[in-house]
Amino acid sequence: MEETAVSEFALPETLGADARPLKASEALDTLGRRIVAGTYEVEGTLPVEASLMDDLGISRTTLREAIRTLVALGLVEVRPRIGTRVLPRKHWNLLNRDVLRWMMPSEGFNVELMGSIDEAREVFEPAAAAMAAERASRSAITAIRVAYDKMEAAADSGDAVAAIRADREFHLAILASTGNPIIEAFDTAIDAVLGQLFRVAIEMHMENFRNNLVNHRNVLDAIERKDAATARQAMLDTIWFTRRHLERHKLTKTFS
Amino acid sequence: MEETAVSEFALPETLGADARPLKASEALDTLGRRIVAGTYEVEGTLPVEASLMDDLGISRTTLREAIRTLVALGLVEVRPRIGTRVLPRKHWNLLNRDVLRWMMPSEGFNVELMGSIDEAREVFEPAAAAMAAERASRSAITAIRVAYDKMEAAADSGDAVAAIRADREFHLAILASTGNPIIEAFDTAIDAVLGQLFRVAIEMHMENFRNNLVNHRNVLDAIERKDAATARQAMLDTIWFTRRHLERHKLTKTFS
DNA sequence: ATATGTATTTTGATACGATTATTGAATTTG
DNA sequence: CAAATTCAATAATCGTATCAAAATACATAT
Repeated sequence: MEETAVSEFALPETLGADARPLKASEALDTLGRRIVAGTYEVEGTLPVEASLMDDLGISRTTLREAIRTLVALGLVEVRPRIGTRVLPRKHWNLLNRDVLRWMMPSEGFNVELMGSIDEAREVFEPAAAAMAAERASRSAITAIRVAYDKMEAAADSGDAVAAIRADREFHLAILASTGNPIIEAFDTAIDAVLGQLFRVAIEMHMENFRNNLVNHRNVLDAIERKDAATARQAMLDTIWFTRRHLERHKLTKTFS
Repeated sequence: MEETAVSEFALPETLGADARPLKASEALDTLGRRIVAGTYEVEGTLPVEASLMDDLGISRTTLREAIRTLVALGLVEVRPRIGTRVLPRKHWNLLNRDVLRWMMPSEGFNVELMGSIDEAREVFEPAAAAMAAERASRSAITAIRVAYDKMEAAADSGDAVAAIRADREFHLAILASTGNPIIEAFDTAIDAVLGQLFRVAIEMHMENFRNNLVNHRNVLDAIERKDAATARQAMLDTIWFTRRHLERHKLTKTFS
């Protein structure tokens, strides 16, 4: 099964079930990765069904299910007599876990994409923190505090995996406290960023993680006393810190 | 073909091809609408395949393709021996056109959802305007100006359909000018809002549309002279105006 | 130019076997 | 005898193979 230590915490329990009954999700993964990699060029068409069936070693039903998924994710459009056409990037559903995963190279960063995600986080997360300060329920605030406590515990014990996991939980708890489902749709982007941290920056993350703790703490405090403006600014500081960290990392390694 | 006047501009040319020869997309629509309507309760399971095949009058192949799409949209999770389980709202991909459409009642508004979308627009559209001011290409700026000119022309001619269409084009052109694909992914939210305007507020839209023109103009001007701060504020004014408009509308009609 | 035919491709249907995971009974074990 | 374990029956999805039908780009003919 080749379940290495790395893949074990790639995207921890993002969903209730790992949802792995799909044997042919491999086919989906293959096609998705080929598309984002440009193996089938944009505006061009995929091979015909029969050809793909042979290539992937699957039946037509299985293939068509995979393609239906690609359609739902906005990667392709399929029309009779034309075939399956790769849509321009503009239509891709970038807030989908799978699409985001396909776009991240197995080694190194997708620098451009990560930069876009960080920039988007600077837009959404401070606003989310402000919303949370204004109207988070008591239980929602508790969830944030619990996540923060886990961050502190991880900082003390030096457990990098637990640290990133708690970090993710903290940011997702704030998103969930906004009560705005559109804003919450952003959780995928956070998963993508922290999933990358899992892969490439574990060792160097701890020092930055400890230094960034106080910013997270300021967010939590501001939300607890319902101070929206401070929560917004503290979250901005938090993300700026992470961004500087990633940029420093970019200087020390080469990326594809 | 039964292309009534209403459906003609429901979501105008959202994609290159209307691409709706799909007979079984009806089944998808039916299932999707049932799920968001709560016909199948959250955490509960859908009827078994054989039952749904009979119910919808489709074959298993077609049904499974529809369900595969629902999985991709985060509405359901399907596991062997268990069945197809409806996932909690949190997992639904609300930035997908179909999901958003299913959540809008055929009459009236989904007030809560529209409010969330408006709030989200207040977050990302001013930021998008600022990004556009900072780094929009010349051709991108031209696209924005073209859209604005269409808005003025529509205001002069009094063509409400053209007005909303140009309005949509204006906002989408700004999103596209950010160069940030994550931000661009929120174009669906804009479509959702303006799609609703098409349905319920055409007649009263023109006066507000004319009054809001100057705000759009301010956004365009600021982007053209690369004044990010002003562009951000002008866009905020623009959205505030629309929001006030919708809230006033809510007071005059009842919604489900 | 317009209309029509045709080949190609996707679309839809059906039957059958394989896989997966729950359930509960049978068996073993303490 | 009670509790835990093993194991088989079962019910659902998963996957394959093959068929007929519909849609449409393209070439051809009128």
